[in-house]
Amino acid sequence: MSGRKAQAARNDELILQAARAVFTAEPGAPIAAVAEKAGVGISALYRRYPSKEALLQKLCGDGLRLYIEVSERSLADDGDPWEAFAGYLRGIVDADSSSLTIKLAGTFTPTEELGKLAARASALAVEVHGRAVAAGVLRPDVTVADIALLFEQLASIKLGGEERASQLRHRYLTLMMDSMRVPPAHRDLPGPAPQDEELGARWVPRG
Amino acid sequence: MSGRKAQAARNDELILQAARAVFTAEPGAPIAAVAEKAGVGISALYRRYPSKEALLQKLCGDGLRLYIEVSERSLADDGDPWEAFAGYLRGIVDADSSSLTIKLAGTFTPTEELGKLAARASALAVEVHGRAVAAGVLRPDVTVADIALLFEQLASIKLGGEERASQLRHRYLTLMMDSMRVPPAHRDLPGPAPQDEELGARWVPRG
DNA sequence: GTAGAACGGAACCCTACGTTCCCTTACACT
DNA sequence: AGTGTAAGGGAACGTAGGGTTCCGTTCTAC
Repeated sequence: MSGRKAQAARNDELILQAARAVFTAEPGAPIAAVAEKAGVGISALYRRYPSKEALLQKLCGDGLRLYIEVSERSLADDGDPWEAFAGYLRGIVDADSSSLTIKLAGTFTPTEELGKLAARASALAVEVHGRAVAAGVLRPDVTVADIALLFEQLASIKLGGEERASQLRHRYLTLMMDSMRVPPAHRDLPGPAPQDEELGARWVPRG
Repeated sequence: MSGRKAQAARNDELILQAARAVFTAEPGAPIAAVAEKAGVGISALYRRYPSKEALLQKLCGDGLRLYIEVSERSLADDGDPWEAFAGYLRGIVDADSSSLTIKLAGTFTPTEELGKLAARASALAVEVHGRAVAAGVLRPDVTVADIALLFEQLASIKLGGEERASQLRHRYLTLMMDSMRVPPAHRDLPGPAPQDEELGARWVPRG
């Protein structure tokens, strides 16, 4: 495989990465922004996906599959119950799962396949949660649905670049874990707290 | 004061309330949505504010003044240090301060007056935070900026109606407080956890 | 009865964005 | 070399959304 074919295969990946980055940052972003970020023209997108909606469905499906994978990995973990649960939490946050599923899901008509994936993901979440509670490492008044909303809150953090945002998400995930874990305790928070300049940046109009 | 004048005065208030409700729920909402929610025509808006931007600046200023008021009330509280701090947190969450300031601030060019209000609000936040740390009721590795970001995360919760969203914000604020307070402990979470139907609703396209 | 403030809402205009189309490029095969 | 074809770039098109303006109407005050 060489030349043109190779470029096409490379673009497949470039476009998906760009789309993931752009739409997780801004679910309503124009499709031209994806093309620009990927460094390709509009037609390179339309050659692969018949419409914007199709691209979003692809991203959403990938996000769900990633979610499922992380959950299954946690369930397969036979070590310390809290670490298995914490790994799950960290994995979902890293996958930016909420951004890729719920945020996007509201912007297009759902597919049957997506429905099935979502059902499976949901069932796995219940199982992961149930295990943690049963093992006595997670306070029982925090439900599965609570965890889902916590993920959404973490996904709402948008500060600085992608890297910095991820760092901060883990900082606050750690903080939240301090309030969920049995027994209760304070652990060190990772990553530096936000600085004044970082917060001040939000007062200037976006653009 | 009667008749037309009375209606005008009533509309002043109606429009502000509607604008607050609409723009906190959706910072990019069209101005027509505000008019509709207020039950008035477009021209009733434009009689009072020369542009959408002017209305947003007004809302932002009001939000900052509310923030300042809540902060000052907390500083004036001479009772239990933790309760003073907790009252501050609950007050800011109730005021939906993040939605009215930071979310909106990114959508227009800031005023000098807004800058001064923001500076004052920021100084007060430092003071409230400093007091809590000095009193030994707040873990010291949680900074003022951390608190600001926690407010933003809580503001991102949008589920069901206004009422329900507020209830859930307090639920997760309580959870967060469990991880901030010295000494660490788990307290009862207020409000029912999200139900499956509530979460499922986000998979249908908005509209 | 009339002047004028306050309104409602249609009309206007412009921007943004999804999609299409046409032309160019580069590789494969003869 | 020459040509058919897949792949890409990006301008052009059509449309929808939304901020602003404008005109006709209503209601109050005098």
